[in-house]
Amino acid sequence: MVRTTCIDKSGLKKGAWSEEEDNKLRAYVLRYGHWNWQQLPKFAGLSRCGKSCRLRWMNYLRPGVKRGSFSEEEEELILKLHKELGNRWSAITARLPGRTDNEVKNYWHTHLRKRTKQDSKPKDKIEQTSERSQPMESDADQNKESSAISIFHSTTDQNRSGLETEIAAVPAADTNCELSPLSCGSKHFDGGDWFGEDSNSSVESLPESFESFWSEPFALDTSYSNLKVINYDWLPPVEEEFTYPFSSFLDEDMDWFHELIQ
DNA sequence: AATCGATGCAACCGCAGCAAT
DNA sequence: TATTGCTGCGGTTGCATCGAT
Repeated sequence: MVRTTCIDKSGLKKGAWSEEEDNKLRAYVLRYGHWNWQQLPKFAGLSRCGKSCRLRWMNYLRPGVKRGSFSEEEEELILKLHKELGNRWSAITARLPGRTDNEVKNYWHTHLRKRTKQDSKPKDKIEQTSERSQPMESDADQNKESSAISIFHSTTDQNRSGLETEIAAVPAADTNCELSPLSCGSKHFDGGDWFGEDSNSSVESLPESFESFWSEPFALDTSYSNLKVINYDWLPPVEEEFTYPFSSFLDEDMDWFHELIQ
């Protein structure tokens, strides 16, 4: 099911992630946040490109990511939102706490698209051929979808955000925005439910470190520590595994910092 | 038991948008 | 204003697994 691991021309690994790589990435991001995805793998000791690391983190390692099959409620919500938003998976995913855009997109293509096609056709015309053998959707489907997209894209950014707000008939949950003080810009944070049902959803309930979110750009990323799923026991000691990206600036008179990150 | 097509999903790729310079 | 670098998004691909024959 996964791509076999290989090494490309530039010496970077591609394909399936090993458990060791997962642990390295998880530990690094939890400790330092993702200050720069392009540089991160170098400091985290990973032979991966930044994009690959980002994707792995966003889709699998990020705390709060929900695995497993979709509930009926989730299915209905995806269908409803897809009808309204088209293939804007990130916008759809924002209303599905714990789900990733990749997961929703895959689920749509493998399960729900068939359903919408069946629903929109008379029963005697339900197609028997496989989806795979017909990669392109019918013109009608494509037109329907592209019109929804074009309406959305024809709006200005400001109007678009308003449109998104209006469309959001269910409580917003910005699951794309990881709770990282190093990376989560204000434009993403909406004060909603960050981690779905298992978390407290108010801003007040966020960990103490969140308050210094903006004033301490390089602060230790402890924001995930409010999650039960995180077990810090296996986190490697800082100096053993990682290079802190700004360590060159911190060589002298920075004992306070080294104490902080212990 | 072996083969082969269908399926599901993790991962990759290219592009657009945005911010910094 | 133009350029550059980074991030995020959506489309697509590759491959393991499943199920039918």
